[in-house]
Amino acid sequence: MADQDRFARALLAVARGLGRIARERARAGDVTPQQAETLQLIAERGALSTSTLATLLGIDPSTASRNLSGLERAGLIARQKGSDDGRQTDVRLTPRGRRAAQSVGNGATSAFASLLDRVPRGERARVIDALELLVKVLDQTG
Amino acid sequence: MADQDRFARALLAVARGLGRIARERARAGDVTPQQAETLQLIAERGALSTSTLATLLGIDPSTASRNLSGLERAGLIARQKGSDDGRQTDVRLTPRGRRAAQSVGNGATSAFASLLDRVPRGERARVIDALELLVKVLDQTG
DNA sequence: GGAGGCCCCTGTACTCTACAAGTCTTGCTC
DNA sequence: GAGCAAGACTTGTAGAGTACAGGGGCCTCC
Repeated sequence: MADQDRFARALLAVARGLGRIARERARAGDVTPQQAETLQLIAERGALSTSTLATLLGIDPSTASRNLSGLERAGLIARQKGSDDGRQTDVRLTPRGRRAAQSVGNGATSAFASLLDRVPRGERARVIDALELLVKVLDQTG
Repeated sequence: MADQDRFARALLAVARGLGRIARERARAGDVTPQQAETLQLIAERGALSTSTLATLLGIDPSTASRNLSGLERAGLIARQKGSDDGRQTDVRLTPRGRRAAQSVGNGATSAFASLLDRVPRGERARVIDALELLVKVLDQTG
């Protein structure tokens, strides 16, 4: 099979598997998958504008706005009119939001740890390196 | 950073990037992401029951049933009462469904090909091997 | 100071999802 | 064979996430 086909099949299967795990975790946890995603992104990048967030997540700005409304209602983020540019909205985590992001991160780490355990010890470094390279490539495309 | 953390972060980022690409493709194409997913799974595995499909996708059987209803309405799959077990439903692709699955597969391959192009030539085999290993691990968990 | 453009939010409609409850089928027990 | 528990599927209901269209506020450049 050509490399392109193997690559595409593998990526589709990975997406499927990761989606499945995300749904399992969502059923168990207290925040929705998209909320978790958004929280973690803000935690990583610090303050963001709505449109920047939308771009990073690959969603429509209107969708990002609505998602943020939910997080704001839950008291996990705070929105404030941008200080330099009044059109923008600065999004920041509240203390509760920071704790939630932390908890989400820990949950993800432990959920994925059992996966890593199944990777033969000698292969782990290679798998992680490959994934990080893939992330870099994915970010370039976005 | 510990391997577990690197692994978790990378997987989350990969999931995010793949989700973004899936949404871009959905906006362009004629079938929804979940329909594409379902079609491809049936194309890979042949005839399936509703609950098997649900398990493979990691979704609730009721959700799988509803998704199949949409595909049936679109004339892409056919449902038939199971011959051995009357409780089950055998799901098969129609000729149109087979063509649609093919087209979805080609679309995915070409969408991902540009990603693979950005991976340095010498790394490609390693990345693909790592992904295939990851798929195996993900399937074990499910 | 006006015009056009950008950022954000809201209205609307659709997909995907899960949980609960109901129907039909099977298989087991008596 | 009758009854009954368990399984597979579907439908009722509710909620999250998504995109496109449109409107209001703010910035920039002329």
